[in-house]
Amino acid sequence: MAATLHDVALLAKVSIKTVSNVVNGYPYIKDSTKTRVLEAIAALGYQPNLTARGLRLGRTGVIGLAVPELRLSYFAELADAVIRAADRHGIGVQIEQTNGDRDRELALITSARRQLTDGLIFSPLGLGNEDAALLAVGYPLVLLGERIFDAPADHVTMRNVEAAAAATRRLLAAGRTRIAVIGAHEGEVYGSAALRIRGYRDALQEAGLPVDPALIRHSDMWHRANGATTVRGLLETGVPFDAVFGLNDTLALGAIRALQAAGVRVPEDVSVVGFDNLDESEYSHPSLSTIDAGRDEIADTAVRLLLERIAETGPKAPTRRVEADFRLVERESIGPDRNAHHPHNRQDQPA
Amino acid sequence: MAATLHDVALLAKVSIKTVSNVVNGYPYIKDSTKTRVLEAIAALGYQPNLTARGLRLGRTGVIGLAVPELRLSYFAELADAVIRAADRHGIGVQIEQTNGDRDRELALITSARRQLTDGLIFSPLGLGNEDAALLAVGYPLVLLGERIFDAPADHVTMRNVEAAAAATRRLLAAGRTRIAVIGAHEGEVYGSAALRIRGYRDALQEAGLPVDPALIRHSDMWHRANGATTVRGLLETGVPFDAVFGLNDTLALGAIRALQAAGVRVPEDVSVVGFDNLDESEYSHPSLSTIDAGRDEIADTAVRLLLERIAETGPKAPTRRVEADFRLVERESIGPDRNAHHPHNRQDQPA
DNA sequence: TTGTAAGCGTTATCAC
DNA sequence: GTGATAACGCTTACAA
Repeated sequence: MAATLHDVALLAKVSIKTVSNVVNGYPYIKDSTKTRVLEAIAALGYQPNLTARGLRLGRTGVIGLAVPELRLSYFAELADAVIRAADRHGIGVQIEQTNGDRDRELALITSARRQLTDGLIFSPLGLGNEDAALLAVGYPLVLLGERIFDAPADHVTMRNVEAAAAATRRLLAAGRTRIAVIGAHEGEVYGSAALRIRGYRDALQEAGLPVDPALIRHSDMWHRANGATTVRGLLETGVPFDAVFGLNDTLALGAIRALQAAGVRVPEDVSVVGFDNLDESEYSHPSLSTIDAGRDEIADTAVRLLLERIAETGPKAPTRRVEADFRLVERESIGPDRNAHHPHNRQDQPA
Repeated sequence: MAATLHDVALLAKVSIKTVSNVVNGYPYIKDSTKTRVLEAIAALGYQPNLTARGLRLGRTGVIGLAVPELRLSYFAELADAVIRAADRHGIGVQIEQTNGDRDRELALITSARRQLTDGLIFSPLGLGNEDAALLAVGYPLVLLGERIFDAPADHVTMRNVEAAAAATRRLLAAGRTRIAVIGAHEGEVYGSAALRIRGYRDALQEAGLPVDPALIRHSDMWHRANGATTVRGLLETGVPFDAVFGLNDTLALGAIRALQAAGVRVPEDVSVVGFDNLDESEYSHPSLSTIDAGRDEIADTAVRLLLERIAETGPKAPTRRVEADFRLVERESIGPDRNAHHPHNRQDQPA
């Protein structure tokens, strides 16, 4: 059906090699033949068969991206950024969803489908640091997130501890001292939850404030419903609090919802801050203060590192680790900064 | 590096064909040879090279999905559902983002990257019905959405008119008579916006109410910010209204935000209803009433139709058109149904 | 029941 | 500058 190099060669009355040379921009071709070939290509609507090229070259021009699930806004926005970055390099992206399930994650990294991609950007959720050795796979791999540190793979991560400390410090600057955290993961040492809580503790200690375990609320899932439920639970305990730090925006948005439903005003009674800077956080009511942990930079970097690995021919460079920059995005939900001498400097004030 | 059929054959002391037979489950193989081959496969960690298989078979086991952008929640949730559906068939999904740009959409359908996929599920936004002929592509194609009707391709769509009429009728049942619509597209005849507005008009006429053009507000983009801006514009005109029908949930959520910021109570002063039933709509404040237009069913059906086309060998079946079912999801933002005799029948009441 | 060999559409090595 | 021709790893007639 589709025209092949062979068909073009026949029509242009040259060899198949010459057509290939033209297609691949080989410089030493007589202008007249080149023109003839180009005409034949146009006439037949020839397009190179990428599968055949992939077989020959050992590269397909497609990378894989494995995330827990796209319905989680963070991963949708991450995938969006990865696809854009890859597209700038002329590379396609095949997406896998793991549901954060360890078995699925394990199956995925050795799946035959990996053969159709030149490398994988992988954001694990079920695997942990103890699984690091399993990630010594035979193809280029870039890890995202905080679940695994010691793997023999490049790693792009965010400054969880520092960013969480910055968020907490800003709550303290708003005059809050009883800051609840929602979304903690029981017994976790690494992982986003644990690291962000470490930053929270750091900031409290730095301010000479105690860390009240009653204010650290668990929630395995980080969906909106969990944020709401967790805050309702907190309200029921009667433990006083004047701020909520949602370990991600989705939790924080759920928290705002539950607070308002309970007649608690945000930020007058309780300040709220999240983490991730989702698109929608700018449009919640009140708009959500949050940490922009560098999602787009992470996507760009992950794609760049992966493509570098794929292009690598000789000895492998040592594995690299990159931390993206973060910034605090101040919006309505946090309340004024009492230490601020220049309130007009505040960012991201919605109209 | 990776083991091939050849390596396995060597180790098992059989021909390459026999190994292939084992791998593909060919039944007539002596048990002893089969065991030997299986052992060799395990010993070498052999995995079939899917690129080579794809070249030989003309099928890659991957389908493409082209959507405007994943950061739009609707498309993230759609992509999630498509990936799940494809995965149930052992098929991978490569995602392309068009940004709703006509040129990108055009480039995409003829891109060489199509060669790497067995077919495409395409949700156009820039192309219109006048481009239908361009969709006579040489590979299996399933269209989504309302932009193109006359294309020579299978088509999975939602019942926009009927669903929008149902939403409008429910607003009327809440005692609303001045129902604003936000998200209209100037001059559009087909397309989701036009169809949903047609449903809106139908319901009003059915109720003997006039259609006030001043209540139909345009917004090309359907982001949250547009919903907010459009409602602010409406408030500024001073035109009275007691309900807002957002042509999608994102617009409706932005609208709620703008109404609240202006001191308008939802649903006491103004009822709001959206369209799409995003995950997050259940957790807004107030929770958003909306239309579930059958997103998951659409994904499942699209994948099924596409795989049927891919499997097609002989003459092509005529193009098919499928409309997914819809349902009205009643939540807080709409206010009570004055006609309802059985209020306890209302669905989806959040806790 | 198993083996041989052709060929899918490329790219790459060499001659010419 | 250009042309044969051999892989890449697989499936599949056709033989044996």
